[in-house]
Amino acid sequence: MTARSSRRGPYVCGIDAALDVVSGKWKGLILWELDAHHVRRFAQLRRGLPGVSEKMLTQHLREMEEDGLVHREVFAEVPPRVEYSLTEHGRTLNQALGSLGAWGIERIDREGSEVVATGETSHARTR
Amino acid sequence: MTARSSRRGPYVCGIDAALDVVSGKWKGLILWELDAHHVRRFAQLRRGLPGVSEKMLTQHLREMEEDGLVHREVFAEVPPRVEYSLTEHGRTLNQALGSLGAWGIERIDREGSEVVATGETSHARTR
DNA sequence: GATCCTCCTTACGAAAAGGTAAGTACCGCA
DNA sequence: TGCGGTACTTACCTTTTCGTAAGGAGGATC
Repeated sequence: MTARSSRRGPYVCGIDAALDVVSGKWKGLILWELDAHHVRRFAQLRRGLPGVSEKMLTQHLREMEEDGLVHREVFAEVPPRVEYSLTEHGRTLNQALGSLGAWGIERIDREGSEVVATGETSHARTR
Repeated sequence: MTARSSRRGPYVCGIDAALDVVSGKWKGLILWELDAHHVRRFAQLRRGLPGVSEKMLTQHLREMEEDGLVHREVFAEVPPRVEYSLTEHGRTLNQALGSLGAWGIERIDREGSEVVATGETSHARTR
């Protein structure tokens, strides 16, 4: 049983509610990866998020599933196979994050912050 | 000297960079308040964010000033007067948060989460 | 002379978030 | 027989964030 106590509080406005769902060290990236690849398995996501631990990845995925952002499909095979993809809400959230991402890129350019290379995730940055 | 150690890390993408700047319990609301009122004094902001402590408010305001989102103007008077407003970057960030806010409102409607009444902040929710 | 007002700062502690490492269960491969 | 690959879970610890309470400077008010 993961914590999950303080979230879903009464929200003051929509931004509050949206930030609640995407705040978490890797959630933005998970959204990004799933949007880019449509369907990903656990180990693929893991490789796409350099530095994430298995614990954090499962924890975030579970929370995002609870929040109705990702769809989790388990195949009863051996070895086990689990596929993750975005739900409709996840996709619309990603669209809503589009302009925010553009702002962030401007911010990075503005102050010359480095961007870490991710190896696999070297696809188009603008969207 | 506040902590401020882990932020501004190398970012993986724009969303990462933008979320870094708005994550914090009250930052979204501060942006909202300053956008709605243009100029606010410390105590006014405090009243507009029910439940915030003075410590958190100053801490967040300082971080947002460092991040170039808010402008802080001190008037050499007694009793002291300090006015906060959004910078150009703060305003564009707020615009970028617009679609995210709309998504959040849909989410609130979808699952019937309550919205806490703020008293003063009862102006138009759509923008 | 005590208290209120402003906008903070500091110290302390609790809670939440995140990291590390190990264990689980089943199978294929060598 | 032992190792690797799948997708996790669990326990434990550190780091970060947030909350509470107190103090402070300097003038105005009672």
